[in-house]
Amino acid sequence: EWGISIDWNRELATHTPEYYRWTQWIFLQLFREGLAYRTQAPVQWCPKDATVLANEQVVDGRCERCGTEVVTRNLRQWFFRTTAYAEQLLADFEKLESWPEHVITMQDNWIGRSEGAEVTFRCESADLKFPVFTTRPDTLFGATFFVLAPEHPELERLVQGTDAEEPVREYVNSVARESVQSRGDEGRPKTGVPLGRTVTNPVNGEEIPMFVADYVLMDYGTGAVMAVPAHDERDFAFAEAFDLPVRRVIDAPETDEQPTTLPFTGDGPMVNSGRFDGLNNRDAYDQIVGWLAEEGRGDSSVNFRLRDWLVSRQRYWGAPIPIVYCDSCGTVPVPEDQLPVELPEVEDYAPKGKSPLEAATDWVETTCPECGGGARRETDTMDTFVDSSWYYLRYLDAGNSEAAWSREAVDHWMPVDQYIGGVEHAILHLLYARFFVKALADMGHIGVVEPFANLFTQGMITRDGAKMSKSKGNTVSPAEYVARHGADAARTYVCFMGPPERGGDWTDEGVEGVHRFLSRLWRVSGEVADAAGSPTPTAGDLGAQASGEARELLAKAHWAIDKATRDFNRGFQFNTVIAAVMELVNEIYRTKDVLMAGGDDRGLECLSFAVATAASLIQPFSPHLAAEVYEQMTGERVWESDWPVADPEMLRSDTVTIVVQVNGKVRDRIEVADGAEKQEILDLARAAENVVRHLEGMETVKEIVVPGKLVNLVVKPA
RNA sequence: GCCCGGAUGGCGGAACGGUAGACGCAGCGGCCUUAAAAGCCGCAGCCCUUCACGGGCGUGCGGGUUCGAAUCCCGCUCCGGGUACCA
Repeated sequence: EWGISIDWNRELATHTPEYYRWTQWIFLQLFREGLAYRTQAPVQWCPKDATVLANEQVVDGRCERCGTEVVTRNLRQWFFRTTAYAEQLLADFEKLESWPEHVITMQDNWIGRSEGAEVTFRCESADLKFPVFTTRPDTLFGATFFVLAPEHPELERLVQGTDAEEPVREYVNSVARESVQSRGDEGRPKTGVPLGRTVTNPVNGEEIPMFVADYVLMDYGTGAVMAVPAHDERDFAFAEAFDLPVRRVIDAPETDEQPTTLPFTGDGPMVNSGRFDGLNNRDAYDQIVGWLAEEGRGDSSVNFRLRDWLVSRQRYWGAPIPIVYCDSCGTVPVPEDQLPVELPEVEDYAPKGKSPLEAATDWVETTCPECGGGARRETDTMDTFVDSSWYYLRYLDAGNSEAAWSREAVDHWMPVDQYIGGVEHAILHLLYARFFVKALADMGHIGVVEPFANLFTQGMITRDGAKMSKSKGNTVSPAEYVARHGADAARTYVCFMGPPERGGDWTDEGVEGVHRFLSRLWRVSGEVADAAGSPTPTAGDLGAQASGEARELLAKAHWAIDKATRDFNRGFQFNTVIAAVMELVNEIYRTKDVLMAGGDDRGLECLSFAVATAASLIQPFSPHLAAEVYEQMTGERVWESDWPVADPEMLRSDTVTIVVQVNGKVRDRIEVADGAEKQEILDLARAAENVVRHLEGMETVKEIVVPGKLVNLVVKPA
């Protein structure tokens, strides 16, 4: 009774073993390819949910699910190597047929590709090399100090047994206690501690002092930066705070009249840079990189902001990671024929800082598939975004118990022609799904590299201007409206609210208005059916025979067909389609009494045709009503009938209204025969009553005639 | 800060260089009715003038291009979204 068609043969639920068996299978494929790996790393931890999170699930330093501020922890976790596909994820945007530009932009920014160079600085006293990534190798001569992230692995070795050991340890600890959010505050004062060591600047042999500071992040680049205070905001702020030298190496361009203040991040001629002095910094960039490469001290390099996807979760719900740890064999994948690794029963599902699965000791303790000795299962589960990263592939072959999908089904159906969802998935689900498809394609399991050819991001339906939520008590239940006004009215209203990408605010009056419109159609259908006696399919060439009101109504019906057809082909702007049908129904009401009373049976046929047309056009939104009305009019089933086609003859009319402007202002309207000569139109235009008034005492400078549309007379005082 | 969007009546929105405000909601008036509901018909951007005809102003602000701009260009304002010590 909702008018929704669903193929229940393809039903799936990602939490069932029948489904997650294949999620685990995919994990094993990724593991085999080195695309799933386990490592110790600083990760984002939500204290409330007591689990780690992926980068994409941290929003403004807070947990995407519960809003709690996340903290950093150093843990051994499983990752998917999304960064292996960074370049391809960017390159394949061009393979997409139609994705909203802003979604592509968001992914583009998230992946964050930057070109630059990797340059190695040496610390002679500790015999260590420190590569840095920089987008500004042209400023190398301006490096006056060197900074490591507090999490940098070599930090300990650098300060051990030195005077700096104690202050550095204290600093690192204090940074570790800070929330990810407060550390990210850009305006906060720069802090750090000197290491009492120096590194050698490879371009000029200069010894520059080393620091540890929290403005350097371990998870971008190499966790170390060369600091060029004259040409970088952050380095400048640090240099000011610690009274470090600032050396300008790029002058203001000659065209700049005002002397630039430091830090200066623009382009200009090089200074204080040895043999590169005088060159434009853009040219120097290439030369310096080339020179470093020759000397073996650096090379051009590309860096991404994108991080690998942390998929371990310390939650109960999720597919268990199909791995066992054996003392003698190490990390062992569960053999595919032993899948699924089913979730064990546990009493306590609550988050507790470690996986709830650990409580199921019988399940944890297992035997190693390789040596048969004692082993322990991995107790973390996978992020549920893993499940949703491939469900569209499972839909193709949902009942398959032999494989995740058959290659045949994938080749037949993929990619998804039209994918619809909210923008909130722009860099979560949509990025993960793209990664999955690329990885699976490279392994030969599927033949497409992009999952979704066309993407449409719909807006949100709000209530009283606010996002619906149970806590606010402003939710709208479709069932309630379906019960009150019917599924037809509820659906038609949603489509009539406005462009779907923008969303809209739900109002009861709006639904009632649409209900009123549908009732009007239904009522007139009954009237026409009574008048006609029996339903009759349209016969003969109505257009050639009808005249007067009947012909006008017929013309309106064909106009509506044309308008609806064009608008449907334009995308998802259903509101204008519905508006066109409303116009047609209004015209039916305007003419119906004359046409039914006239005794002219062509008139009644035209009326019947118009009503049937309205039913056809509204069918996508109101299938039930459309079916009833259409059958009353024609005796046929609307869902078996073809989409109506507008008769081009009926889209033309004998006369057209032409707007007459004088100096661009509308002054009158004239009726002229369709296809009238330009001179004839001009003569009529000049003769129009209100135009005459405005031409008085004027001489014509120019005459613009747009056939079928308007005339513009450009005049000036004579 | 940077990158995207957006701004049109009381409201949701139409109009993708050519009649601004289609269609609908809310509003007002009329008809029908003993009455109400429902329904039907009509009015409706703002201002001036009017019996009427008419006129001026109007698509966030300021410029520009054009015979003609909500629409194209330049410069802003405000709102929404994304992202951010990313080297």
